[in-house]
Amino acid sequence: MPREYRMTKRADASRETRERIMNATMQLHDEKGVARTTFADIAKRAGIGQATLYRHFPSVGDLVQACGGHVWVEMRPLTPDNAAVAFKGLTDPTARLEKLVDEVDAFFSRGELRLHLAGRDRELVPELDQFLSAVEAGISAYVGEALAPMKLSKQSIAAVNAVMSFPMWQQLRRMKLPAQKSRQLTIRLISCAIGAAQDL
Amino acid sequence: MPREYRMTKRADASRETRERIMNATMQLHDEKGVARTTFADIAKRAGIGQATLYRHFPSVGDLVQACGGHVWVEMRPLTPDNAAVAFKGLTDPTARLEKLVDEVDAFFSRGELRLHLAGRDRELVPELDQFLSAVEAGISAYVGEALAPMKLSKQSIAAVNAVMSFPMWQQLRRMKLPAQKSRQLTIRLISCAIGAAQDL
DNA sequence: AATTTGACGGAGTATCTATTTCACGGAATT
DNA sequence: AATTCCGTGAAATAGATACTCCGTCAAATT
Repeated sequence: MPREYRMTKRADASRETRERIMNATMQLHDEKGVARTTFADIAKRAGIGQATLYRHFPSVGDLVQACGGHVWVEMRPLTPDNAAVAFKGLTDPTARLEKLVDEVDAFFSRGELRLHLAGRDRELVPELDQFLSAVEAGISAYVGEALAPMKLSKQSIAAVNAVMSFPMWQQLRRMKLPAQKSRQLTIRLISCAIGAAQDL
Repeated sequence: MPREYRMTKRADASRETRERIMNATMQLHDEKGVARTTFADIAKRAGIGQATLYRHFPSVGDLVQACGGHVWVEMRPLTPDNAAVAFKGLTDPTARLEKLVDEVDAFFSRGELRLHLAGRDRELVPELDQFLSAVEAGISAYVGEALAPMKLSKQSIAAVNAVMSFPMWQQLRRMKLPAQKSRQLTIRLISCAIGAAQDL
């Protein structure tokens, strides 16, 4: 008969190594990407044995998922449930567009490195793909919400989504425009995209 | 004193295994990406010993470079020296834009899989990066040539380059528009981009 | 025909990677 | 205090991967 075991003090220690693992993991993921980070790497960086690592996270997936939580918080992605409140009170279509661009740009800036690295390995690590799908869903929700009053065609919305995608953002960033000009360019590009896709 | 050795018949055999290696390599690169393809994989697929593989290609770089040549030919990328002739005789700016879109779209379609896979690993394999840089230089040359008569600002040209980038093409492709509509949308998007970036 | 050359591949070695085993020792419980 | 529990990490295992050595044999040369 197993004796009941509540574990108070030890839980703290365990939680602490768990956090050390996750810090080491995120550090390494940022340095060499997710797919190329090994268990041995992580254990060494965290200063623990590999068996300990396995006890806490039996598979890469578990690890990525756990880190995903942290990263999600740090990155503050746009979420569908925030979409509505973000645009509340903005009646002017242009103001909504500006708000959209600012929100998305701020988010991409926050997450630049990790979105880039995650994108590289999303086809190899299912959890990364989930993560990025969630991210994309959030952006899509913002786009939909921003454009809602305009009653646009499906195509127009899809076109705006394409322009507001992370790859496109990266591409525009390579132009190295000052923030204000970059903002303005993006806004114009979106306005254009709407019109361009409306009557196809 | 080394005896001189001209090698006629044997050269053929050697060249044939060399080609078998390159076929196997390109096959595997297409299946699992460049960075995740191993020497053992290639040797097994080519039906040869690993030592033979190393004799022909001492490093991954050599292999990638050699395959790059083949791929380059198969893909028929846009090259700076072809840019001028491609637009020769087209005086109407719109016609030039259409030509640009068609050429780039045809190229991206031809190279879709490999451009995608190469892009994933370009930071890990210097030769891939060179390859893609050359590809991008070609596209950029086409863009420059197409827009040359319009005397646009640097920014406008850069903006068009962003819209004509492979990542953006992939994004637009996800809309699954029929070819004609996709073409039209892209053309409009470019026209927009020009105006949008002109007076920043 | 005898001899030299060099491509070939089997069979290594060394390192890396994933995963498990196990004994230890401190914490939790009785 | 005695006993049970369980997190820990050193070390072992197994398989993958990079890279090399060397004997074989047909081709090339004399």
